[in-house]
Amino acid sequence: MPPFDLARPGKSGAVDIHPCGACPVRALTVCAALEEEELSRLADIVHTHRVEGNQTIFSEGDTAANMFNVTAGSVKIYKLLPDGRRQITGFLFSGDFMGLAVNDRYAYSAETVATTSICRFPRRKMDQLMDEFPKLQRRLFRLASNELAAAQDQMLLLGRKTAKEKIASFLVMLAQRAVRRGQRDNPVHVPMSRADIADYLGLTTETVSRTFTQLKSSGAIRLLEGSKVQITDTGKVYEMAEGG
Amino acid sequence: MPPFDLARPGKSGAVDIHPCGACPVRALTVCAALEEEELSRLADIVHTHRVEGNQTIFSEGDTAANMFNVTAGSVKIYKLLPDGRRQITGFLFSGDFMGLAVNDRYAYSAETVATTSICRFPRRKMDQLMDEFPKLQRRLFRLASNELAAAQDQMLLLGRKTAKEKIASFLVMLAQRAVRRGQRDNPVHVPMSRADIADYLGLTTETVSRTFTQLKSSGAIRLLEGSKVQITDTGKVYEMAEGG
DNA sequence: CATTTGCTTTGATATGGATCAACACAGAGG
DNA sequence: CCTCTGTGTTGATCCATATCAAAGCAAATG
Repeated sequence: MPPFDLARPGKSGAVDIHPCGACPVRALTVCAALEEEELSRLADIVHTHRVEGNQTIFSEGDTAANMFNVTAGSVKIYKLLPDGRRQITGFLFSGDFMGLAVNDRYAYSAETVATTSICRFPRRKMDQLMDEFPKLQRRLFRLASNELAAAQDQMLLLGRKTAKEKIASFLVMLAQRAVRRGQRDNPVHVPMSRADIADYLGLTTETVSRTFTQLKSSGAIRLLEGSKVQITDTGKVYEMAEGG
Repeated sequence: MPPFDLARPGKSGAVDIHPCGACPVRALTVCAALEEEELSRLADIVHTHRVEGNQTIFSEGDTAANMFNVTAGSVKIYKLLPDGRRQITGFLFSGDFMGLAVNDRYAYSAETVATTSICRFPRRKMDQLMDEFPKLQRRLFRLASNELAAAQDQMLLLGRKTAKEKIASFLVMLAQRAVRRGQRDNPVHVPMSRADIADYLGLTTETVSRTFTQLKSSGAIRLLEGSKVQITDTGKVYEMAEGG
């Protein structure tokens, strides 16, 4: 499939400039750091895009020309081994930020999960704004710190949790993030495929499927229409997530 | 074992104020961002400590009152599950920075591997300096970005690599970090125990031991005196690390 | 010097999750 | 309506790594 091309947004992604002042996820993200005047400066450099599911936003090793903010939908970021083994290192939802670079290159690839809206900021202009507005810089630092903490949780999961604990943790994570965005946490919306979940949790699709079935049989969850999972025994699921 | 108590350094760790200007690892760390005057301001708030091996520096959940810089030796940072399963999320060496916090709490525990020297900066004063010197803030942001990239590499390792690939990656990582500190990369110094390596790579001590033995038998490495590992077939080891 | 203690290595066996294989199911396209 | 295609589920078997057990070895202790 051809990658979503940000340089020619008219082709596979429609550009529609919308005012940051009315942005529904503003409070959640970098932009929360900014006053009116600063925000308008940010609005000057931003482009918003709408992208279909399973489109590449950027690839590991690309020159990191932009930073992004997800405003709706979801994105997966991942790394590959030469033989194709894949590790998804994170799922992003509205309000989440991505595009941190090392040596001006993206350290991972990013792909949409389903139809997604993103804001794009040219990195060079973003750097200028950071110099001008230390608050912005500080906000980004804090976001990076939080991501780092999340990454460490994920390492604990990957290195030391069982399949059942991994799935439970995954559901809890999705629920908690839904709450943070002001959405309902139960039933949990699980928009990604079994294959994506497997590559996020260090499992295979079969094991993911079987584990969902087990949780269902044990009465901990129920699988609903539209990629929703109802957590019927919250205590049990939360306990499992912590390795109880 | 009683934790190393930073509040009473005379007890288990000796304080010796040394001038940052003469710091041997200055170029490697946060301090590289700073001019003379700024550096002296940093020197005003720093305390240096010498800590024995296997001493706790801080624990997950503690109020994050300080930030630290390792100037010699090595430190492991880790998270625990309630039943004691442990995931080491990183090893730190001279020049490395630690103490990023979320909600003013440390997100992980830190313990020395062997005798280690660290500088301690009170967080509140560090925050003030960051406001005063944007360069410092920017430097910390860049360090956090690098750590995030390293964390993603580690997720790929934990989720998708075999035991042999994990050990090879581990040796390569140690070698590359030694080079960055200006030390020789072969033989590699491996100061940590088999148990620590296991908890870093998501394995058991037995598997770590067996895998070292295999690599030795296959002629890829040789185990030397003093926790040193000679990489005798660099090509093979690097290839293995990438999953070749 | 003998003893204890804490690693590390090695061996035997078990098992959680991978792999291989088949089928079910829903949406898309002809 | 039927076929095709992608995704998910379920079953049978396998294997990489865990677990359980014992022994080797070196540094610390008395």
